[in-house]
Parts: sequence; structure tokens; C-alpha cells
Amino acid sequence: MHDHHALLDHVMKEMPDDSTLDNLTRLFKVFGDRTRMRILYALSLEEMCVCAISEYLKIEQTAISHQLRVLRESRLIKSRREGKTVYYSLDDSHVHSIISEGYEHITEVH
Amino acid sequence: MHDHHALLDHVMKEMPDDSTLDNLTRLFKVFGDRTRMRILYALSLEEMCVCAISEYLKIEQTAISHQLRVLRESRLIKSRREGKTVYYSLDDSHVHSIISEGYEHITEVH
DNA sequence: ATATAATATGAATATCAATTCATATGAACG
DNA sequence: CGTTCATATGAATTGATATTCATATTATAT
Repeated sequence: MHDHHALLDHVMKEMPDDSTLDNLTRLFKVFGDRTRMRILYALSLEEMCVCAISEYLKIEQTAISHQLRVLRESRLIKSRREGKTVYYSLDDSHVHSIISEGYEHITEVH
Repeated sequence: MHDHHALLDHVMKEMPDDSTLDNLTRLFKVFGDRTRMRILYALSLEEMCVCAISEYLKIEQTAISHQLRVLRESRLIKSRREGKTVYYSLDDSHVHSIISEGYEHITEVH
């Protein structure tokens, strides 16, 4: 293996700490699932209750509930209860901007 | 289950098509891995060869190579060969902006 | 109090993706 | 041309995570 002293010194100094990188990774992992991405996109258009999401995406209610918990724990969505129904909506402006940046990347012509 | 006609009509009209959503998901999945996130961050600081990345992250060369391929296929990094050595660097300005948006989210106080 | 509707949750299963292992390729050099 | 170094790749294994299944919770209505 050849030498990389100078290079690695610089990188080591500038890299964020492990916990920051892990938090970043955890966040993007949440966007990296087909079901969650669809839920997020739908909620960016309308506040929706669990069974509306389930009906629209044609995915079982319990699978949706599990994913809503993941999204809630990442503080990307929030819920409010109205009687038996629980309504979900986006809880963060970054959802829009993160998705838009991603969208720009995938639609870029090369 | 109660009724959601009007709501779902609107969501259906505005949602991007399946392939767009799948491409978005695929992209964010790439950011959602500890090893790849570290590689991307390091490459955002310096152009690096495979063995420098491997040495720095203390991860076997072959695992790094596999992940570099994933990153290349997502058009997030590019490579150039110089003799036996292959140097990698970022291939897209969106890497910076996507990571920054994520960073803002995780550092936000609630 | 019981029944029903909407949602949530724990555990088991199924699916998918990262790492490892073995080996191949490509380049420089004697 | 054989050896060494840097990197890449296919297949096997391991590890992680999404979905399903069974069931619990919460609220409303009769």
C-alpha cells in the first residue's frame, strides 16, 4: 500500500464526528424505502389518515402503521387524533427540500 | 373504513409516477448506508484512491470497491486511473446540497 | 357493558443488501 | 514473461429491515 499521510490528516480533521454521520445516515435511510417515500410524498400533498394512506398505496394498514412510526421517530411527520381517526402530515420543511434536491439529481441529463 | 374519494383523487393527480418515485428511493438508499456516507463525506474533502479510503475507514478494500461501484452507478462519484491507482472524487454538486439539507434537519432544535 | 371502527404494536417470517472470501483484471517493473 | 501492487468482481454468508400475523389499544355508539 502506498502512503497517504498528508491526505488522511486533512480528511481526519474535517470529517464530522461519528454520531453526526450516523444520524445523517439514519435520516437518509428513512427516505430510502419505497413505501416511506410514497407516504412522505402523499403527505406533502395532503394531510391523511392511516386508512386513506393504506387504501391509496394498497398496502396493509399494519405495514403503514409501522412505517408511520419510523417517520414519526425521525420527526418527519406529526399526527393529530380526531375521534377514532389519526391524521398525519409533514412535520418539517426539510422533507420538501431534501426530496427536491434528490429529484434534481435523478432528472439531470448527462 | 370511511370515505376518502376527494382526497385520494387529488393525491393521485399530483403524485409523480412510480418510476420517478423508485428512482428517488434508490438515490436516497445510497445515502442511507454508514460506509457510503463516510466515503461520500471524505470524497467531498479530497480526491482519494481506493486504498486511502480503505485505510482511513478501516474497512477492507473489497468492501470499499463494492460500495464505490454503487456510488458510481448512482452517478455520485467518478474515477480516473493513474497507473495502478484509481482516484475517486465527487461527480455531482447535489451530493453537497443533499447532505446539507439532511444535516440541517438532524441539527435542528425542537 | 358490548360491539365496532381505526390505529398501534410485538413477535415471527420473509426479503434484501452489506461484507467476506476467493479470485480475476490491469498496470508497472525487473 | 513472471511478479507485485492496486483495484474489481462473482458467489456465499451474514446481518438488517420490511411485511405479515395475531392481538392490543383507543374512541364512539347503541
